[in-house]
Amino acid sequence: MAHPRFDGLEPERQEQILAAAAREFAERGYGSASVNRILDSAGLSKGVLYYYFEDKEDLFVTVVERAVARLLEGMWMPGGVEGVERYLESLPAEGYWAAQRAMAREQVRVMRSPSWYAKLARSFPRLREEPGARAAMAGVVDQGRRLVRALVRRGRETGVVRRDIPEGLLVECYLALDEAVDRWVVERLDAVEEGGLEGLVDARAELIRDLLDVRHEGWEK
Amino acid sequence: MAHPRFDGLEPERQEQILAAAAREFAERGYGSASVNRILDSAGLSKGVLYYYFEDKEDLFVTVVERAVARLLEGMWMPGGVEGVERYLESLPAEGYWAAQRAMAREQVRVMRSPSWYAKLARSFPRLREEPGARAAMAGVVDQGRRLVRALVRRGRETGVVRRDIPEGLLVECYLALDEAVDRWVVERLDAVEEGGLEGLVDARAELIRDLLDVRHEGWEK
Amino acid sequence: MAHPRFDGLEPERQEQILAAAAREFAERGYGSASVNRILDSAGLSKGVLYYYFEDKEDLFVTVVERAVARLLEGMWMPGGVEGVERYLESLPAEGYWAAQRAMAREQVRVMRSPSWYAKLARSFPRLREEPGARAAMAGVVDQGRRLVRALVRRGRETGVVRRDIPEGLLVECYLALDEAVDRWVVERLDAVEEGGLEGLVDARAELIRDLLDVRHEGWEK
Amino acid sequence: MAHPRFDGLEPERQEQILAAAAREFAERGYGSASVNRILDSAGLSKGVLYYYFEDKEDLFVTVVERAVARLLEGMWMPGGVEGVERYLESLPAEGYWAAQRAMAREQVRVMRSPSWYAKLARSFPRLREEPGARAAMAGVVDQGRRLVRALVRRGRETGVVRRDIPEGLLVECYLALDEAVDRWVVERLDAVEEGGLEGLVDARAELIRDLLDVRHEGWEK
DNA sequence: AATGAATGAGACTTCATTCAT
DNA sequence: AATGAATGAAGTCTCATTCAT
Repeated sequence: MAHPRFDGLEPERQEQILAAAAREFAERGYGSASVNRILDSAGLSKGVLYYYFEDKEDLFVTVVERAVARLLEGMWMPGGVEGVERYLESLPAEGYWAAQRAMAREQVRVMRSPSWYAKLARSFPRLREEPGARAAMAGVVDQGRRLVRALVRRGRETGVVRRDIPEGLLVECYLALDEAVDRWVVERLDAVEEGGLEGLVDARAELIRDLLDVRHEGWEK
Repeated sequence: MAHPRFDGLEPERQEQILAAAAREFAERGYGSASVNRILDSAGLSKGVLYYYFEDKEDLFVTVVERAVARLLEGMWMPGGVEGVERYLESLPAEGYWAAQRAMAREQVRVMRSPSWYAKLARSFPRLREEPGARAAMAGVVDQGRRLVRALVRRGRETGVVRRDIPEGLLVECYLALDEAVDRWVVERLDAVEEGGLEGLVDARAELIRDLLDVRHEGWEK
Repeated sequence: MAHPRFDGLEPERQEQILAAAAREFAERGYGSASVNRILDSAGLSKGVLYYYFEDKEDLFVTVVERAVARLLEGMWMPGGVEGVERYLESLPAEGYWAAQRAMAREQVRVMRSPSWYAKLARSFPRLREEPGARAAMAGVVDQGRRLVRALVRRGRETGVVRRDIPEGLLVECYLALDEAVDRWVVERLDAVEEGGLEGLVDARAELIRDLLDVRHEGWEK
Repeated sequence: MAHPRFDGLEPERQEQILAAAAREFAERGYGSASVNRILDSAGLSKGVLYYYFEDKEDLFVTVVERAVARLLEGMWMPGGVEGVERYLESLPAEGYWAAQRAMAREQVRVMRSPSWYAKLARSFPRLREEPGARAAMAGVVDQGRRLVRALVRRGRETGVVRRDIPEGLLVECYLALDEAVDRWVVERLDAVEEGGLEGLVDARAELIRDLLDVRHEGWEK
């Protein structure tokens, strides 16, 4: 949302504000984040924020939106969500799981960065549930969900993904698993020897495949 | 924690306080919850709360602990976490997946209730991540983790659970999947026709099985 | 003041209350002392205090009065202030300074004790200045002042104390010096080797003598 | 300490705040002083104070520091404590007692003023003993002590001050006597006829001399 | 265009005291 | 005779936001 003025600001200044806000929101969540602390830590004057943003929520929305944009750029998906969606919709069966593995690697690579947007993104799951921030997060969450839904749908079209579970549920499970492995990996980033990381990342892709694979339908329960 | 006095209170009064606090914490999280609002909505005077509890955190810890206890009681597991753990450790191979299905049904049945503790429990995932509440939630989270770990370990001992993924990671995936399906189910509780719920619940048990099953090891990737 | 009931209480119980109150008042002063903390630390119920005392101030007055009584008893002056006053009024010239030295020793001996009343007494100078406690302390302060005034007056009658300074001022100086040396001595109590203490105590008597002595009148300024 | 912003404030506003705070602290001590009351009596809004000061203690420290500075300025000692100290260290023997008398006059003259800082200064002895304020007062108390120590030491170097009493003890006695006479004088300020005051002030200098004078060493005890 | 002083509601917590039992 | 649950005013401090400059 952010007042148009904000884009006219010097890029460094913008970055300063976005980074300070992202750090605070990531650490404390939306409700407990303090506008004052953001301003202090960014060395900004009290009024500047309300000159560029409507209010606390507007600042939050802006920071989240820009974080998402940065993440997609970082993953070489400058076409935005729409571009990625189009790509997914034409994924062939034979490359399906390999493509997923590649995407997982990209995602982990970007999320590992010490940038403010990666840090904020790691807090998305928490922020998504916060009352004051839910409205603001809805858009972001839906974007992610849309991508995964496209992925699952395409997998079913090409016959590599199971059909015995409702699509919506499969999507949620995908997201949950994604996030759980992510967190597990992130917590072990430092303890992992060089090269070991790739193994972990692939484990994630495998687990998701093990959940989605059509072959489950042949299992007797 | 809670001052012993609190237990001497009339049960209705206790319930009143716990329910009011649980509602506030569930809706706003820990940091943004207002002690004043809890007081108001429970019809209490400004000071009493501090007569029964050390401070806001103590109230929070108490509410969470009691919620967990109620949930276990509701699932006919009055032996507490230890009792459940012992039960899991002697689960035979042939009944393994059936037992899981039974437990999943119990869990969903309890979580569906409109009680304050069910409502609070549905917020556990969010609360677990909040800075101010993390310490207080650690115990609860660990309890859940311990149970799942026991379950996974027993499955491996009896040869029904895969060994190609680290135990810890498998545990986290279990918890994540559990929660995701839970949320999905809860959001559709009202829209589901009589009897359809059981199908959903079983879907959850199946998904978890589809993640853990040892047969994955035979799959070529 | 204290309600008559208080004296009917078991001595141990009385002591418990007095000691707890004295400790709190000594440490925090009157205004910042907390009735709640006193009750907690004495393990007493909330109501008991207001059953035996009118209010916080009444408790304070009582504790102070009893402390003074204990101190005088401790100095073998069971006749109370009146007894001591009578003794002072008949002090002969030749024994005047020796008597002072003896009294100083007594005083330090008693003030050194770890009892609640000694500890409280060491806080008298501070308490005396506190707005809320001033009225309550007036009596105590006046008692001390009366004794010193009697001492100074007797010294003048017998010709051993200077007359070039107003009596009132001399009394205040006496009290101030007394207290200063006391404090200085108390702070060094632990660091002083066995026997060294007496030297310090005598220094006090000497300093006071050096202030009061009539021989100053012969000094050219 | 005080936030730099405070110094940018209009002098009248600064004065208003300092005076209101000083009055409250002087009357009630540190612990019992109410920030709200200060705010009210200075006509300030609830939040401003925390815009200029870190917290209650910071306000207290600031008020005390500024009071000391004003006092020294009032005594024509704009060089601060260091300036005075240097002056004392070179005091010649023949002018020693006369200098003391002059200083005593200055001090009484300043302390008599109805200004907020004089009023606060008269409460220093009490504030110094208060638990919550002790840390904040330490600096001030030490400044005074340093000056007196320099004075005593110089007196000994030049042979006009007694050596039979430990320096530290002599310093404490000096301070105590100083304060006692001060208080005595202040209480009689109104009752004293024009011109009589000087006599009292000189009495103070004399008493201190009578305590410190080297001639005591010749007295038989 | 941009500041930063100022606001006042509301945060958590402690207080001395009362009163039904 | 004695309790301890309950009160509500007041404590210090932080909040998001406004507005004159």
